Order: sequence, then C-alpha cells, then structure tokens
Amino acid sequence: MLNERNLKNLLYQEFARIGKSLSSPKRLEILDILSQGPKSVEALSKATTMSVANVSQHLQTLTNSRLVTFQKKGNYVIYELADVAISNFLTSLHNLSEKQFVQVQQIKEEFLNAHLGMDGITLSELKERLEKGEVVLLDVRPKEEYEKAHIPGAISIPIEELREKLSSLPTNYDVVAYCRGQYCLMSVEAVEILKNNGINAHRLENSVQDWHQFQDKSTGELK
Amino acid sequence: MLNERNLKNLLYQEFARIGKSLSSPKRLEILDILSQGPKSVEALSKATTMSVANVSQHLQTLTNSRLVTFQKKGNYVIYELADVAISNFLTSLHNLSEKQFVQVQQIKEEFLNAHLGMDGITLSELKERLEKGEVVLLDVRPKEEYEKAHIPGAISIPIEELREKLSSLPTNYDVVAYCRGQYCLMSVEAVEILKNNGINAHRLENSVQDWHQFQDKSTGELK
DNA sequence: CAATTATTCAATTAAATAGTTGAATAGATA
DNA sequence: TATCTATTCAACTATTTAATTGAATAATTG
Repeated sequence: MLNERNLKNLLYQEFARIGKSLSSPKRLEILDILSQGPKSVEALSKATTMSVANVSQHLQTLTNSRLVTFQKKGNYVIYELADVAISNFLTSLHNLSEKQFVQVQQIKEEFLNAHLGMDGITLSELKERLEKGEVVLLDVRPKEEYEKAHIPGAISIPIEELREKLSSLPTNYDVVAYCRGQYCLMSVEAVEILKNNGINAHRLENSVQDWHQFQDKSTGELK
Repeated sequence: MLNERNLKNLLYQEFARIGKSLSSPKRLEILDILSQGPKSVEALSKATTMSVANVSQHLQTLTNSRLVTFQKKGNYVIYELADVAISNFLTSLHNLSEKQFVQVQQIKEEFLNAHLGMDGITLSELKERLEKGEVVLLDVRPKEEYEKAHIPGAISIPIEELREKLSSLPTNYDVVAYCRGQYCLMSVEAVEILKNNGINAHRLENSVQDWHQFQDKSTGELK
C-alpha cells in the first residue's frame, strides 16, 4: 500500500542513505581526502592509516550512497567524489559542526599550532598586500574548482602538483595559499611545502565565498 | 598523545556526530517537521506516527548533537531547531539526495500525485501573473524566514496560522503558496487547506533562492 | 491531595555496523 | 605461464543502534 506515510518513509529512507554515509568519522575523512582529487584505494589507506580492506569496504558504502564513483585504471581502482556539490556539502557540514561544537574550533587550533609557523593572514591584510603587489596568491584546490570561481588575482596550482611546479613560483615574493576554508587542509600542506623550499608562505583560512562576502561588506560600507 | 593522527580522529569524530544524527530516517523526519517551527514531543509523535518514548529518545540524540534545543513550557517540552543554518543544511541534503538518486524524484512525484489537484505553477508563470495582479503570493514559512528574505510581493502567513487567517485572504484571487523548495511540504498542506476553503490555489515548488537565480538569469538575457 | 497528562528513564531485544583476518580475483609484469 | 600487486570478498567478532515496554517524574487540573 502506498499511502502518504509510506511515501514519507521511503523519502526519508533515501535521504538517510546519505546521512548514514556521513555517520562514520573514517568515511568523512575519506570523503575529505577525495575532495582534493581522485585517489586509489591504497593511497586512501595510507593517508588514513586504515587497512586496505577496511577502506575498500567504506568505499563500497560510499559508492552505494552515490557519493563517490570509481574507474579501473589497470591494476588500480581510482575513486573520486561523484559530484562537486558533495565537496560543498562537506564544507557546510564542517561549518555547521563548528557552529554547534566549541571543541571543533579548539581541535582545529591545536592542529594549526602543531604545524609550526603556520602564519595566517586576514582578508584585509591580503587585499592590502595584493594591491601593493607584494604577494602571490595561490589557489591550491583542484583545477575545476579554480575555474569555476577563484579570488581575483589568484593563480592555480593544485596541491597535487605543487612540488613539481615550485620552480614556476617567484622566490622574491611572499606566497599566500588558500583552498576551501577553515577545515580545508590543502593550504596547510601547501604552506609547509613552500616553507620547506625557502619560500615565505602564509595561509589564508578563508574561502572564495568568504572573500565575496568580505568584498560586499567593504563596498557596502563605502556607500 | 596528541599527534596529527589523533587530532584528525578527534576532528572527524566531531563532524560525525552530526552525520550520525542524520543517519536515521526518523530523525530526519523529526528535523524536517521542526524546521516548520517549534513542536512538543507529543505533536512530533503524532506527525511521525512514532511512539512518544521513541520520539523522546531521538530528540535526545538530536539534542546531544546540538541540532535541536528545547524549553519547558508547563507540562510540555517544546523542541526547536538549534539554528536556522540547520534548516538550510537539510535543504541541501534533500537536493544532494535528489541529485544522486532518481528514485527520490520519483517518490516526490508520487507524493504530489497522491495530493489530488496539486497544480504547480512555474516561476515564469508566476512572474507574469504577479505583474498582471492576478494572484496573491503566499509565503507559508515561519515568520523569521520570511523576514530574512522572501519573494518580492509575497505576504507572510506561516502554515501554522493559515487556518485562522483564511478570512484575511481575498476569495476573488488565485493564491500561490510557496515555502523552501521541492521537498518542503508546507506549501502542499497550504494548497490543500486553501482548496478545501474554496480558494483556488497553486503550489510553487521553488524557493526564494531559486527565484533569485531565475531573476539573475532573465535579466542576464536582457543584456 | 488524588488523578491526569506529558515526558523521560531503564531494561530488553533484534538488527545493523565497524573492523579484522585470510582467501579469492583480476590485471600487470617478468 | 608463474608471479606479483591492488583490490575485493566472505566470515567472524565486538559494538552500536533502533524500537518496545513498563515504570518513574514532574507539572497541571479538578
């Protein structure tokens, strides 16, 4: 019988398929890593310090809830997020989580402190230094995201390619790296790589969206 | 020991607290109902056809993950969403889910078919008829959401108050009801109430955001 | 103050889930 | 063809979870 109650049950069951996928910390970490770009099972296993079999199992539940897709490349199976929308959704989960739990904020700060010398930079500092031509702004997200939208003046070097392309960066400028926002760790990694190679680097913890809001606000004030 | 791995584990555990809350169809339904406004345990129990004890238990997990808050009102305990951001987050979950699963779309359509005579109206039809002054546009979301943003020309009557305020509506105009978008059922209920009271009503399945996008696109075309 | 009402608590059961282990596949290489 | 490698499968254990039941609270009403 397909009455209203049953229809609702069906609908919420479908919604919950995604929720179930997001209910395991390990799966959330896998999704986060995949939001940096496609990865093999083995690579995910290393990055998360989980057994290969376990990662494989998690990837199957993620495949079932259509959050990831895969394709075989020779011996390897390469997984990736099924849609860019998923990356945005994860970001909003992070933000919501921070809003509800003070400890999330604290953990993040401890994490940044652990990465010594992770100097941040604010949006207004960035704007000022960009206008003076003092800094190079580096977008380390996957190319597609950069192409969709980026902070004006930014150049794109996805984190995966940063090590190879270091030479294309000027050494006499400071570099400011950014990615998707506070809980996006690609910019943290980027700053570390840059510093290890003698380039003075800062992390911008804001996202493209934050930048737009900042612009709207400051032009709004001028009126 | 608080090394990088442990920090990551902690962080993803926190994120997963919210995910866990979203992993049960029943809890998602409770959240959806609460996004229409504050409700007592009993009211939620009736609306979901779950036992009171069961609803109470779910509400406790939701309280623990900070998605809902409550306050005692005499004999009753009134629960509500902890933040407006949660309502938006749920909407994006619905949209993501529809994107990933064709069946979600199908279930929705069966649901609308089950509500006989649920005539929809498109954004461009609405615009035309609004300009001609043929229709009254009715926003049935909670007052706060209307105040934050609404489709220009819309009047606000939250679904909870619709029955009492029916008399304030003109009977010689068609009414178009809208709420948060496709999976928001308040507008469905509104159209039913209106029709039952001899008012010719249509449902707009778009959200305020959809309307903005529609405006941007149509003004864009004029350039 | 006894009865009523709304909610929560505590204990139980059945089902679902996460992680481990070792074997099975399937593609690549030698 | 034999061997190696990346991944998946299947079986199992330990936990966690959802829902039910009946009792316990706590505010309200007569």
